[in-house]
Amino acid sequence: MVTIADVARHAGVAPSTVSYVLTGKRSISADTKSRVRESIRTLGYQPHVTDRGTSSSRTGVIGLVLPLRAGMHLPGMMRFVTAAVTTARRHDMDLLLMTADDGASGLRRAANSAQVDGFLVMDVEMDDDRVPLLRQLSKPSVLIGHPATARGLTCVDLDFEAAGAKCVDHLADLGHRSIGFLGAPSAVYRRSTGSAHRTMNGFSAAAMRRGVAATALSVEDDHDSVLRATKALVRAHPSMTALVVHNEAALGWITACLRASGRQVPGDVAVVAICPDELAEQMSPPLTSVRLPAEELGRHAVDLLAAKLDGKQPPPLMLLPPRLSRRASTPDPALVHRRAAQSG
Amino acid sequence: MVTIADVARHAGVAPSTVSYVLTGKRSISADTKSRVRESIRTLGYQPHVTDRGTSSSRTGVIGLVLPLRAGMHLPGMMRFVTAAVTTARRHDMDLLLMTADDGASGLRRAANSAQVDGFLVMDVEMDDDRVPLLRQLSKPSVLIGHPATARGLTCVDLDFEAAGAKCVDHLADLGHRSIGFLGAPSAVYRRSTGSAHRTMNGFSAAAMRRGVAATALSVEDDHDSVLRATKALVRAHPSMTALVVHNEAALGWITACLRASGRQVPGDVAVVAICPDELAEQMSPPLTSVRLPAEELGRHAVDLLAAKLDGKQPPPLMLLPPRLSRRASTPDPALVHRRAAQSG
DNA sequence: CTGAAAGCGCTAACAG
DNA sequence: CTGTTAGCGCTTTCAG
Repeated sequence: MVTIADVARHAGVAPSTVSYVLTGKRSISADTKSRVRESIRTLGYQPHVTDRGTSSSRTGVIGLVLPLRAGMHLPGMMRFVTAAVTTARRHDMDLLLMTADDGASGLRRAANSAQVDGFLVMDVEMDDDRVPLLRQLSKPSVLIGHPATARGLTCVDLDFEAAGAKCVDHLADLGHRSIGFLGAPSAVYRRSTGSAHRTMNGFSAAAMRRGVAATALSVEDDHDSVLRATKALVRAHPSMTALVVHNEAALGWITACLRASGRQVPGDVAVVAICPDELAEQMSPPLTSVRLPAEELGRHAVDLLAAKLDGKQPPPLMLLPPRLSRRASTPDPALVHRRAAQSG
Repeated sequence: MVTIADVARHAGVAPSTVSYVLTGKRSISADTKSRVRESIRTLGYQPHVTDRGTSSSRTGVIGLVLPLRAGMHLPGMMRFVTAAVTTARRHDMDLLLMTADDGASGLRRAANSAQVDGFLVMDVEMDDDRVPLLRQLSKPSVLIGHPATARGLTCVDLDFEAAGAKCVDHLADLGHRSIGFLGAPSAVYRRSTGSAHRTMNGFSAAAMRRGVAATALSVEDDHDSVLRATKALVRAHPSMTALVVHNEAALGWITACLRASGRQVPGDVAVVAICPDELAEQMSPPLTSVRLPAEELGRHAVDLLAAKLDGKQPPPLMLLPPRLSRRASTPDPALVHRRAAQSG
């Protein structure tokens, strides 16, 4: 193993000089600098990152705290992760995986053991028990998702309120006057999951603003519940012509269940989903959707953390604007009328 | 920050003693041991992992080299990754992510910088250019997938030959005498991807052994190619009653394309896929499949690496036996005949 | 602008 | 069984 001392000897300078060339923490004459660089190259020196004089200095490693709960959207997570590693490498950093079920103790372990310079915490909820700890920790962190109060933290998230609103606006623009909302299982709302609550709030507020009738229902993750929910919705609101779905499990069944309730998609009922793009594309008919921007979140999260590590103070909350991709499930009104005329 | 020296002082022993209590590398009297433990607890000591006396000693970190190529099966990778982190934690280790596009240089960087104790290398191919490097590296590694020659390495992989054979056996047992095989795009075979070649070899050998007619075709990743392939297959082998598909992209289209070629699934043609379970379940009809065991691979890979780090010498190649899950696409012959009779 | 030297927290001989 | 001591590779004072 070639050490900094070997380089120093080879270049005819002191070890500390080599160190300074590496870190750039003090000015070195162009001459010595190039001589040292040369020696580094010819000897094939690689800094022994693990041991940087211990006390000060960074490790170049970011802890990525993954949620391992069941029912996570695996492809979405993987997208986030790969975007995060790629971005981290651009900042000359690496990612250390940590499971969320290590929970608070795992965070503390990693923080104190000086393994990492900071944390990326995925899937943060409204009143996440890791949040108080993160505030105390001396290491900076960036949360994906945001708790009830983001004070003193840095968070990135999709703007779920705007997402809910965007769905309504899209549908209202198409002329729909009565819109339903199928949300997550009630347990998710009880857990006070940020994305679920915020989306529904955004949906309701936008419905008020646009003066359209709105009915929201929480729905469980099984086929029967979805069927019951759609039937109830159709019975209670016969005039309902559009549905916003924020429940990935329900997506696969929704078209069939609506049909079983006497409604065709998109002929009788237009559907907008809030879900990963690929999921929306797989449905038949493909669903208009507001996408969950995994890659952007990963990129921004790492960039924000890197900024913090450089002593900058990014804003506490970065909300990504929702983007809606229009697909077959929300056709133009003219088209719908023609179809309706054809079929009835 | 509370150091080992603080603990030593508090417990009235030498720093080294504390160190030995921690590592268990020499026997300590029960008395001192408990006294030290007590001090550790009350002072809230956490080992400063980053700096373990530099020279010897492990970092407790495993490098996980991910392939970031397009077209990877994201949910499967995520399954592998989560199984790997979980298992790693059981060995008191963490996982450091590395992208494969860092390639050989990335491996070298991580190895020399002493960031990691060893590597997990995903998605290894027959003649992978990282393999020679891995042999040279002083750090141990475990490969997922296996190169042409596994000498001097440790590999875990699904036994793809057995998988191909298992498909044939299942179909032959059901009475099928003429079986087709739809493989990966030809580019994949040219790249000499292990799983593709081995599966096909297993398929062909088993077909010989069972005395059934077999025809294999490579097929590109688009709808048109799949359609052309099925049509060609049906025309050339009108008596073909079963199909093995080892191509994830093709799966979604296969049923429709067979129908377009005048064959119903499973009435006229039974189908077995080699793919992640969840994919097979999503198809309609759900496909009988040999699963890609992401979790098992993750678990075994980490266990093997941990064993190597403990100085053990695991066998160079661990092949997981294929498991076939039967679904609607390979019904009993009796049922098929009844259906065939019904429909024509 | 550069060198010498003193640690950093921990481990591993070396001595009892 | 335990304490003393000498490093590990690198950073960072402190002196030029």
